[in-house]
Amino acid sequence: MTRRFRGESIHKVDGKGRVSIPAAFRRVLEENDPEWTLGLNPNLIIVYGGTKRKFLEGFSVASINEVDDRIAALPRGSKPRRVLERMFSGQALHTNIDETGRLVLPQRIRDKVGIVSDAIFVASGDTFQIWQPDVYSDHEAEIDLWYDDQEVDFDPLILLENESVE
Amino acid sequence: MTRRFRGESIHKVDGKGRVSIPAAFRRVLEENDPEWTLGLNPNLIIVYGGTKRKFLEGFSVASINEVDDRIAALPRGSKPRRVLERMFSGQALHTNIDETGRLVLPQRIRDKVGIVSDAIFVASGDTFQIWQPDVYSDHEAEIDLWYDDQEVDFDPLILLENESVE
DNA sequence: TTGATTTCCATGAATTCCCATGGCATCCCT
DNA sequence: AGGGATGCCATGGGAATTCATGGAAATCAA
Repeated sequence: MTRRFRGESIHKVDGKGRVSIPAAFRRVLEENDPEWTLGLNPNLIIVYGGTKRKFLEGFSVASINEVDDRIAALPRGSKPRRVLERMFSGQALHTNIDETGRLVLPQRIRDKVGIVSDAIFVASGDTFQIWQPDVYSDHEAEIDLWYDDQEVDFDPLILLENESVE
Repeated sequence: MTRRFRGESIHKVDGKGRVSIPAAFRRVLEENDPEWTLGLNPNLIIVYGGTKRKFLEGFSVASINEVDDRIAALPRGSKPRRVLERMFSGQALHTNIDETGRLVLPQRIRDKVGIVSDAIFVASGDTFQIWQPDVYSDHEAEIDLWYDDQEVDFDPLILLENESVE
């Protein structure tokens, strides 16, 4: 995996569902699309499934391939495999960035996560999330609350120490 | 691996059995039909066998070739081979998309899976399924139920972490 | 002939393409 | 340091296409 997404920013969503993708994210999508060459527009996959998820998840081609391969390795017909297949095949959209660096989010998908006129893009490793700003704030507040429960000098990196955190 | 099917959508089925194939699926079928060139209509194979299967399975030419090859590799006359040959040779329909992007599902096949006036197309890796909407909902209800048992911020990808989940 | 299957138009809605503008940040020249 | 000139970025608007569907005419098949 080459570069990862970093940062967060808000963008306008117009009536047709068009949104600019943060320029920095575009560079990552380009680098991770095997078919991309200068002048072309990179592909990306938007996963919108999960009844409880209130955000969309954006994958580069390389990232989604990795996920697909791992799903394919699960036993056919098993529950995990079915859950994942539905999520990453059925409830996903293969699309691409247009000339002006925008992505089009179909009405149905915007409705799913409540996006109307703005959307916030948040980096998350080799994936990024797209939220309706208010919903994201609420979500962040929850995380802050959790932080409040920690010691004053709590170092988040400690979470890397034991692999299985709850 | 070329491109996979992604997404799901509902389409009308008229009295003659005509249904539009999701535009995105058409692109994949075109790419995976070795005989296809711009201006032509891609071929596809509809597998309708399996008494218990409540859906039709659509294959691109490339995908069905791969299945055929694997079946051909099985010992002649063996049970698995006979079963598979029946399913993928006998109970399959080789057809193609028409000018307007539609596919015709013969009456007999529609009856088999209960399709009347609508059909939902669901991507599933390098194959896609066609269901009668209600039947599909029922089938999916099981997954949704399972979802309800998970944490609010449950990330399905965690299913890939430990290979043996039940 | 008669019902079924293909072809061939028709059309409104949705989606994509193309062009345009203002705002910044950067580079360069003097 | 000042002042463009340049170029990418974020957004808008409208034209041009593509989609999804319906219905009629033309072919078939038995």
